[in-house]
Amino acid sequence: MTGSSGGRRAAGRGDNGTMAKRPTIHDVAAVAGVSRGTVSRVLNDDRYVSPASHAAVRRAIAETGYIVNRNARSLVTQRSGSVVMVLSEPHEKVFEDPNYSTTIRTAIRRLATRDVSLVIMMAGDDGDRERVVRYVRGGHADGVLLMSTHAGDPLVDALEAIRIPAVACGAVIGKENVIPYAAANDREGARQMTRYLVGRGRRRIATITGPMDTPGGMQRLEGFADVLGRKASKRLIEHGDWTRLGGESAMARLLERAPDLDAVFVASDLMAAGALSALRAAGRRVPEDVAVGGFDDSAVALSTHPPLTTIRQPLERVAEETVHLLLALIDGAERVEPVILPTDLIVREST
Amino acid sequence: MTGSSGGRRAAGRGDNGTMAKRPTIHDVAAVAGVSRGTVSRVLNDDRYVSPASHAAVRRAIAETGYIVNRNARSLVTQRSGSVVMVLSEPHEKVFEDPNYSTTIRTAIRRLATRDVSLVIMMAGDDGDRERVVRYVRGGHADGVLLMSTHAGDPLVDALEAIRIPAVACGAVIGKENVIPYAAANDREGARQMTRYLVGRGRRRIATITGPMDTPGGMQRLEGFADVLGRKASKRLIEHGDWTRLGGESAMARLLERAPDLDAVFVASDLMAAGALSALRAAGRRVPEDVAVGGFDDSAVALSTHPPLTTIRQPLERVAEETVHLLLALIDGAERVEPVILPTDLIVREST
DNA sequence: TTTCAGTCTGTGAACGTTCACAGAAGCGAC
DNA sequence: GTCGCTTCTGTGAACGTTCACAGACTGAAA
Repeated sequence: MTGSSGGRRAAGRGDNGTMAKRPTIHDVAAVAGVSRGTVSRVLNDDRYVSPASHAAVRRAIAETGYIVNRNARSLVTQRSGSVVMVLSEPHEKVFEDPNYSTTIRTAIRRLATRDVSLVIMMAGDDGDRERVVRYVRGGHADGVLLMSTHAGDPLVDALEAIRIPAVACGAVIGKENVIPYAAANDREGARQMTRYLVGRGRRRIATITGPMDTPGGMQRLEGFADVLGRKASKRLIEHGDWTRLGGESAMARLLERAPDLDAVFVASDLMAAGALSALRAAGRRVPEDVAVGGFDDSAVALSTHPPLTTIRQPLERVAEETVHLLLALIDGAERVEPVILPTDLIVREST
Repeated sequence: MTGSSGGRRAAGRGDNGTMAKRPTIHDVAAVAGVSRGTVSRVLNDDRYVSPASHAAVRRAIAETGYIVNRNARSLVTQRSGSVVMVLSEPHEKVFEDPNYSTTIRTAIRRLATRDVSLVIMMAGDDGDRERVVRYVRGGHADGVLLMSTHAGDPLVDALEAIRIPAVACGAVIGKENVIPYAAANDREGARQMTRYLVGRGRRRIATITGPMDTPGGMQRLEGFADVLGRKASKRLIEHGDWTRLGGESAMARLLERAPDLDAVFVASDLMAAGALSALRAAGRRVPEDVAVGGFDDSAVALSTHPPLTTIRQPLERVAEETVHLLLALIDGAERVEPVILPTDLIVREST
C-alpha cells in the first residue's frame, strides 16, 4: 500500500516534452520572469502590480495551465473555500421531501459563482454528528448550512461552541436567535389556505400537521389556528410525519373522529397525496364532499387526482437567501437578520 | 477586504486557560513525550510503534482534542480524501428525477464509512464543466462520480485526459468501455414490463421513451422492441424528455397518431404520471381502455390515480456498487467490470 | 540636491503534515 | 565481543501557497 511507484521527478523544464508534474506557482513565476510573490499578488488581485507584470503572469498562467493548489493555500490562509450542507434527518427519511432537490441545486449554483464548493454530510445519528463536528473543527469548511434541523438537535450546540458561521434553511426551533435562517412565511401561508377554505364556505375544517418539532409543523398549525380561532378544536387536528403514508393514516384517524368534516388543510403536498388515498378509500369525493389543501406546491401536487390546491413557497429564493446569509457571515458580518419570504395560494381542483 | 483583523497569536501554552489555536501534531507529540514522526505513525497506523508510545499518543490526542489537518496532509500525500459527484443535467432539470435523492443519500453514507467526503458539482454548461475540470485538476478530488451523463458530453473526454478515477451511475453511452458503471438492467426491465402487458392480452402496445442519448432512453426502448419484434412499429413509439409534461404531450401525440392503442409502456414514472393526465383528458379509462406501465418505482408511482404498475430498480444497490467501483479504482485497481443489477415488476392498478 | 510618499518587487518564514533516512536499542548467534 | 537483524524513534526536507517585511525605483515637492 505504501509502494512508492516511481519516486518524485524533479520539475525540470522538459526541453523536448511536457512537464511531468503539475505546474506550481514557481513555474509560473519562472515563465513570467517575476517572483512567486508577484504571481501570488496577481492570483489574489492585490493592488500594486504593474500592468506589465500582470500581463506577463496572466500569459504564463495560460501557457503553463497553472491551477492554484487549494490545499497549500488553505494551509496558510486557514480558509477552505468550501461549505458543508448538513442534512439532519434520520437516514431513511432524507430526501423524502422533494424540496431538498431544489434547495441543493440552488445552493450549489449560488456558491459556484463565488467558487465555493459544497460538501454534503448526513447528521442522522451520533456517529454522523461526530463526523460533522470533526470535519468542521478540522477547518475543512468555512461555514455550515443546516437543513431541516429539529428542535433540540445536539449538533447545533456543538457548532455554536466551535463558533463557525452557520445558518439554517428554515428556522431551528428554539435557536431562532442563534442560527440565522431564511424561510417561507409558513404561518401566513397557512392563514392564506385556511382563509381560502373558509371563503369557499367550508364549515368543519380539519388539519393534518407536520411534526411539532419542525418549524413547518408548528407554524402552519399556528396559522391555521390564527384564522379559525376557537373553532380549531383538538378534535380536528391530527399530526403527521411529512410522509405520504403518515398523511394517509392521519386522514383515516380524522375521518373516524370527525366524520362530518368538509375540508382539510394538510401541511405538505406529500401528506396530502396520502390523505387523498384515505379519502378515496372512505368513499369521499374530493372536492365535493371534502376539500383538500396542501402546502409546498411540489411536483406531487400535479400528479395527484385531482391536482392539489396548495401554497407555493419560493423555494429557490429561500435557498438563495440562506446561502446569502451564510456568505455574509463568512465574510465577517457580526449579525445578520432572518429573512422571511411570502407565499402564494395556488388554486387547483382539490378545493 | 484585506483587513487584517487581529494578527495571529503565538501558540503559547496558556498557563491559566485553553490554547488559542487548534492543537497540531507538535502539541500532541509534546504531550505524549514523543516526536512528530511517532505521532504521524500512529495516525496512519504504520507498523513499528511500541505499545507504550501508541498508548501515550492516543491519550495525548484525546487530551488535546487533536484533529488532523487534511490540507497539510493532502499537500504532501497528494490525496484529497474526497470525491466529487458531477450532475450533468442542464440546470433546470437537475433533480427533476426523484431518483437522484436516493443515489446521493446512499453515496454519502457509503463514502462516510471510509471517511471520504462528497462534493457535489453541476455540469450543466461549459462554465460549469470548466469549473469541474479545474477542481479535479487542482487535485481536490480523488475520484469522480458521474450522474446522468449524456452521450457525447465533453466532460468525459476531459476527465479521461486527466486520468482521474471516474465511474458513472448508469452507463455513459459510447463510453461503456472507458467509464465503468453500475446500473439496473434497463433492457431486461423493459422486457419484463412489455411481456407482462402482452400477457394481459394487450394488442396494440405503445411506448414513450426517454431521450435517446441516455441509457435509460435507449435500452428501455430496446427491451420493448426485443419482445414485440416487428410489432413495435414506429407509429407506436414516441419520445419524451423524462419530465411529467413531456410525458403528457408525448401521450397526446400517440393518441392522435394511434387512437386504437390499448397499452403504453412509459419509460419513467414521472412521464407516466403525465401520460395519465393526457389519457384522462382524452376520456380514456385506465386500465380498462388503456393499460399504463411505468419505470422506476419512484414515489410518484404511488400518488397517481390509479397507482402505477412499474419496474423497480434497486437504486440503493446501484449507488452502492457505483461507489464501490470508484473506491476500487482509487485504491489502484487497474480495471473494474461494470455491474448490472436485476429489476422487479411491481403490479398495481394501472394495468 | 535631498526628501518623501507612493508603487512595485523579491525573499524568508511560516502553515501542518508525511516521508525517507539515519541511527539507537535490544537480542540472539557466532 | 562483534556482527547482523529486527524493532522502534527522531529529524530534516519537502509539499505549494500567502504574508510581512525590506528594499528599489519613480516622480514630485522642498
